[in-house]
Amino acid sequence: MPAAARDYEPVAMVTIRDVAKKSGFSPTTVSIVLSNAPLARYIPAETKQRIEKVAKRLGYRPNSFARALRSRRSHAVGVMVFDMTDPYCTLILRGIESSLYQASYLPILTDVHNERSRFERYLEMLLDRRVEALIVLANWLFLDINLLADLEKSRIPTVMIGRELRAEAISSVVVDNELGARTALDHLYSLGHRKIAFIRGPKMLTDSAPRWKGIRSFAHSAGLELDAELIVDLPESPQALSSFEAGYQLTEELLLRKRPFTALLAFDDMTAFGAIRALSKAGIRVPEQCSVIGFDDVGPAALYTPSLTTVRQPMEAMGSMGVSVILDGINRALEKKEFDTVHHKLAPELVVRESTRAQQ
Amino acid sequence: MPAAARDYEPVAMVTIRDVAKKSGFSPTTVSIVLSNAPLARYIPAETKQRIEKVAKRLGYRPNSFARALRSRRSHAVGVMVFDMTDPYCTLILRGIESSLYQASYLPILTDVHNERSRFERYLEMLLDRRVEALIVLANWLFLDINLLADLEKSRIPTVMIGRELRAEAISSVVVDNELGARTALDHLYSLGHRKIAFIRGPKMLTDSAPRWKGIRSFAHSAGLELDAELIVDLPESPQALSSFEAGYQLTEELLLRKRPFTALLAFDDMTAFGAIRALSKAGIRVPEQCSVIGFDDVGPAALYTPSLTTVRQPMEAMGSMGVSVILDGINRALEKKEFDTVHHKLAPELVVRESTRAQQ
DNA sequence: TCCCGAAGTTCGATTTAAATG
DNA sequence: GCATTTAAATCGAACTTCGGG
Repeated sequence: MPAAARDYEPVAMVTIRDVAKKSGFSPTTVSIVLSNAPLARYIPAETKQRIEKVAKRLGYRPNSFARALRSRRSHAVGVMVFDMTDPYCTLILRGIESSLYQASYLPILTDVHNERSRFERYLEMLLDRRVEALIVLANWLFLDINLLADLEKSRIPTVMIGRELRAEAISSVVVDNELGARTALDHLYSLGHRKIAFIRGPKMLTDSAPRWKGIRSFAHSAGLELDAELIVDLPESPQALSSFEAGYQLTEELLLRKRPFTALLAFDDMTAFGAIRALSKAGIRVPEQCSVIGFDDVGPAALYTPSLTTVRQPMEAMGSMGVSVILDGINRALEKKEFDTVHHKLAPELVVRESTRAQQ
Repeated sequence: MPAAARDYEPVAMVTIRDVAKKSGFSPTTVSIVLSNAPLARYIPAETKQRIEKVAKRLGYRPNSFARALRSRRSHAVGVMVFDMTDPYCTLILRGIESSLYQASYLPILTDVHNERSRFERYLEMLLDRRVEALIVLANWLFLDINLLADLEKSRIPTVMIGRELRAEAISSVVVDNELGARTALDHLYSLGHRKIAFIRGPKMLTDSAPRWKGIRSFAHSAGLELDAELIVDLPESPQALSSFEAGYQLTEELLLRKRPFTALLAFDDMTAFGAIRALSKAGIRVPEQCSVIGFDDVGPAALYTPSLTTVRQPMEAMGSMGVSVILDGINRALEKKEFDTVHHKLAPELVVRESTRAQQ
């Protein structure tokens, strides 16, 4: 082989055999020591130290493929996001990442772009890589029964974050939507608002129903009347219109109805941003003339002018919770036990900022 | 249902040997056919078809570990982000993801949280996984010489996105900062603004100097005088203050100086958001009384009220370019050629929205 | 039976060298 | 020599089994 070609060959990888040779022990012993296998109990400290010293000196790094091939463990989990650009994802992703990091797992992140074909291809790629579990971060997507079936077929621990899923054989982590919506309305009500407009979520989103339920239950208990003229719905097809634009248009529509309102409760922060813009366009100042409250507490909410009062989803915690669910699943599976699906519902938190104010 | 059950008969993994047995050929032949190796030339179409049919029927999926172990290729690339929550990352990540997807590579995403220890640990983990290349997305971090040295030591194709890096032995993809800043000032100037305030970037960021250079060069060519009283700098330590908060405080400081200005050019969008809030607090309406322009065009810029005029970095394109750089590097390395470092500078684009307006 | 260490097999695919007609 | 196919070696670590003290 010519010298030039040989030159690139990066510092020939040092294997367990090299360590064995240099230390005078067999590959077996080296393996047992370095991977701290159960049998390592029997090996005297001096042997261990000698082997470890040699390993370090040679810069030995175990080959993860060989290890994975033999042990059937990848120490990787697949993370599927339906749309990276949705700010709803970022903090959840951070929560996932932090927890995986602590557990020494590596995330393989895939962005489905809301396309079925990508979903299928990525799922296949992830399973081919033998990810040990799947974390799916659903935000806007219309969750087709077929997608769920595909996920179930994977036969590995799977958790969905951000979408209620009681019935399915897949674990889930969601915020308590009903409580959150209740809290939001409670906030507006306590500030003295009585004429309140609502932008509801689309029916196809499983979050929509519980949020509306929370609103009705609070209204009922507080004796607040909900005016049908002040209630509008986000469109069913997320593709057609972002919730920002939809919020904008629906608010314009509300204004056209000439039914006065002093506060607006939006389905989520994006919708709220759209609403604020429409109000502002119409010369209505927020919060002086109209309070606006969102849901989620995405990153931009704090940066907005006025900063957005909203119901925070504990996104980092939801990400961490998702990880702990699949970690449990992995451990169960290792012990040959069935891993059963669990459903967690985390409490939201009201974040009062500048976009809401007392009604005189 | 019997039909459905047949769909995934494999509980035990089906290997190349199973396919060989069922098809009546040897594992060697099967491997050659299914991986479409050079030798496949000699294999008659009929044999190929038979093998492929059997493989499909059995649901054969090659074991990626075995393949990677033998071929020494992981088909994965490491992506390091210094702070996921920075909205600057999202679109770049999407660009990276899209391009990797097309090339059938999988990204392993790691979030360094601006911590050195995480950087080091993650770098080690990625190299242990034998990622074939590294894409580093630097945003705010103080790019220590040691980090760069660590990256160079990796000996695999590496590209840094978002940070100028001419001197180093690492490829880079950046926006043309000088041109961008020039364009921003040109915009304000064309609108009739003459008393313009500037919030500059910290010196430690390599972007700061070229941006300021662009501003000075435009000012010089247009005969615009820069008033030192209207120039402030973001703090050097990013940890202490987010650029949003810093933008807020620095704008308050500018206002205290009582030196009138009709426009403000912020170092980036986050700074601009902070500035708008400070102006708004002070009762100064944007853009009626003061125009504000940012830099980057992060996601929230379009959602803001008023929507933010800004200089867009072509972030998806930068991500894609980064991928194409490392893909080239990988191919060079496969051919045992040296891969040399390249430096790309992409053109920014002015995005005129509502936060700027002509000065009467 | 306990302790210490090693030989040999296995994981599943790729690849080299060689065997057929 | 040619087209076609394959046995056997290999990648690097982990595990099973075994032997001697």
